[in-house]
Amino acid sequence: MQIQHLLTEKVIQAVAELFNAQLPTVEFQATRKEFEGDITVVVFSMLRVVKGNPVQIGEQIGAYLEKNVAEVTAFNVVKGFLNLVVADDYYLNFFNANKSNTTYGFVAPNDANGIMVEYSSPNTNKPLHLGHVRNNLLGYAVAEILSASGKKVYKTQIINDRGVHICKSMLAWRKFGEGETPESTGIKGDKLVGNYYVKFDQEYKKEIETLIAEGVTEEEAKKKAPLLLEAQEMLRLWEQGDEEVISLWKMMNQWVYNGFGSTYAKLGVNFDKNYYESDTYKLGKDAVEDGLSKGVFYKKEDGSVWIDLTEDGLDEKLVLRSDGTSVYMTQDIGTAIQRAEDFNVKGMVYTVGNEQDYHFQVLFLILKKLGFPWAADLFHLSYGMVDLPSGKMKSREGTVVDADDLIDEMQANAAAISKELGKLDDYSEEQKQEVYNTIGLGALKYYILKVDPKKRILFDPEASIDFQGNTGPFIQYTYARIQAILRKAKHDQSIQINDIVLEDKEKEVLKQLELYPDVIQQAAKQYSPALIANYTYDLVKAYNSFFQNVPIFGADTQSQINFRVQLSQWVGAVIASGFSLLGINVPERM
RNA sequence: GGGCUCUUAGCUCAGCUGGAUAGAGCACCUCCCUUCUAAGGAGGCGGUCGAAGGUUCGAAUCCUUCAGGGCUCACCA
Repeated sequence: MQIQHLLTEKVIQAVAELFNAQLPTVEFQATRKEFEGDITVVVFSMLRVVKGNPVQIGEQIGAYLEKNVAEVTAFNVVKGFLNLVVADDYYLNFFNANKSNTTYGFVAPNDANGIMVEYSSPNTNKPLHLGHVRNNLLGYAVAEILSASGKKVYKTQIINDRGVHICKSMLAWRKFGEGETPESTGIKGDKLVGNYYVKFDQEYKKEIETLIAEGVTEEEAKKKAPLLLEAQEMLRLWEQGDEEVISLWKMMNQWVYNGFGSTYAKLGVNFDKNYYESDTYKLGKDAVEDGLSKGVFYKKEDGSVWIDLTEDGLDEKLVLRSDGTSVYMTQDIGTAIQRAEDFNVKGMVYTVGNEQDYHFQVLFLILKKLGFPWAADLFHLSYGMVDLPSGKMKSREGTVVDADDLIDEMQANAAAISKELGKLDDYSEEQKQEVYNTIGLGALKYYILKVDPKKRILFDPEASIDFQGNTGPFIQYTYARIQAILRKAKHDQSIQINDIVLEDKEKEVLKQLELYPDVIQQAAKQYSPALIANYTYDLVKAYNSFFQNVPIFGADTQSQINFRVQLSQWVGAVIASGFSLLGINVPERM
C-alpha cells in the first residue's frame, strides 16, 4: 500500500480519537526540501472539521502517529504543515516487493468494454507532415496509456479516400502523368500522388486565368474551368462504379498506402483497423431517420434535416442536405455507431486538431440525444496547430515540414552528435544506424509529447532540437548508462535488501518510483502523454543526482552495492516502460 | 459580433483535487572528467504567474470583467 493511502487511514483515526471528529479526506504533499521529512499533512484543510490552532493540532496528530504508526519515525510542525519522516523499512519493503515486477505500474485489462482511439486519419492526396506527426504521436501514446491503465484499446484511423479532391489528383495523373509510377520514378507513392494534386491546382489556376482573360468573371471561371468539370464528372463515374475510374483509384490509393505505411513504420505507430470513407460515406442516414422519428431532428420545408442546439448554447446544425445526401456530420454519426457495433466499445477518443472543436461538441451532443449509452464516454483529443517561425504551415504554399524529411533530419542530427562523441566506435554501421534512429526519433517524439496537447507548438526546423536537458536523448542517455552498470555488475536480483540505511538521494528515487502507478492512472484519466513525459524526466533527474553523488561500486558494504545496482535496474525498467507508453525506444548504449 | 481556447524567467515548458519562499531545461557565469558513459552533476543570475477586481485562513490554480494571440460559427471535409 502506498504510504499516502496508509497514512490517510491513520490520520483519520488520529483525528477521531483525539478530537472526536470525522475527517472526510486528508491532504498530502511532498515535503519541501528545506524541512525534515518525507511527506507532509496539510493541517489547514482540517480546520473546518477540527476547531483550534493548526500548529497545536499538528503537534497532537504528529505525536499520535509517531507513537502508533510504525512507518512514522519522527515529525515536526511548521505553521499548518505536519512533516512526517517515513521509516527506511517502509521504503525497503516497497523496494523488495516491486523491484523485479516487469509491469510495475501497469494494470491488466479490467474493463469488459473496450475503448477506441482514432488518430492520424489522413487524406490520400497529401503526404504526412509535421501536423500529422503530432497527431500520430499523441494518438498512439494515449492508446498505450489507456491500455496500461487497464482498458482494452482498439486503434483505428479513417482514411479520406473519396470525394472530388481525390479525383483531382487522379485526373492530373491521367492527363499529365505519362504513366509515371513510384517504381519508374523512385518517388514514394504518397509523394507522387501529392505532386499530381499540386499539379492539378496549378493547371486549374491557369485555366481560370485564361477564362478571366476571355471576359468571364472570376467566380464564374472557378466554377466553369474544364478541369474542374472533368473532375466532377469523374466523381460521378466513380459513384456509378465505372470500372476504369475505380481501377485507377485503386492503383493510386495503393501507392499512397504503401507510402503512408513506410512513414507509420518509421514513426512506430500502428492500427488495429482502418476505416475508409469510400465504405462509410453513406452511413448515418438511418440514424438521422431514427432521430427524426424520435423528434431529435426536424425537417425544413426544402427537405433538409436539422438539429436545434440553441438550448445547449450552440447553433442549429444541418445533418442531411435537401437533396437527401449526407454531410460530414452525418458520416461521423454513422461511423461512430458502426464502430460501437464492430468492437462493442464503450468509449471513443478522437485525435483531431482543435479547429474541429465545435464539430465534435455538436457530434457528441447529437449522439447523446440519440440515446446511445456509450455517448457519455466520447472524448475529443484536441491539439493545437504546429506553427513555424514563418507562420502557419500551408501545403499549397509549400511551407509544410514533411514527415519523412523531418525524421531523416533528426536522425542525421543524432548521427552527427554521436559521431563527435565517438562512443560507438566499435559498433557496426548497421548497429550505429539503429542507435541514431532511436535517438533522433526519441528527440522528436519527446519534444512534441512533453507539451500539453491543447497548446500550439512553435517548431523551428532551423534550430535543431536540443539533446540536452529536458529532452528525449537525455533520458535515453540515463537508460544507456544504467545498462552499462548492469553489464559490469553481474548482480543477483533475488537478493533481498533489508539491512541498510538509506541515503537521502536514494530515498528520493524511491519516492519518485512510488508515484508511477498513480501517474499512469492520472495520465489515462486526462488523456495526457505529457504527464508521463514529465514524470519520467523527474525520475531521471532524481536518479542522476543519486548516480553522480552516491558511489555504486565503491559502496561500503556488499549489501549497499546490491541495493544500488538493483535500484538502478529498476529505474531503467521504469524509464523504458514510461517511454514505451510514449512510443519511444531506449538504446542499450549511446 | 457569438462560442471555445491560450497568456508563468530573455527563450522552450512544468506546476495534480486552491497550500509553505512559483519549479525545470536552454542561454549566461563558477566549479566537478586518472574513479560506474561529462548527451552528466553541484551552484549562481533571472519572475508585478497578461491586467484589474472578487471568493477565503491561503489564489498561478476558482469566479467576473478587460487586453492580446489562436481556432470556429458552410446544404466543404
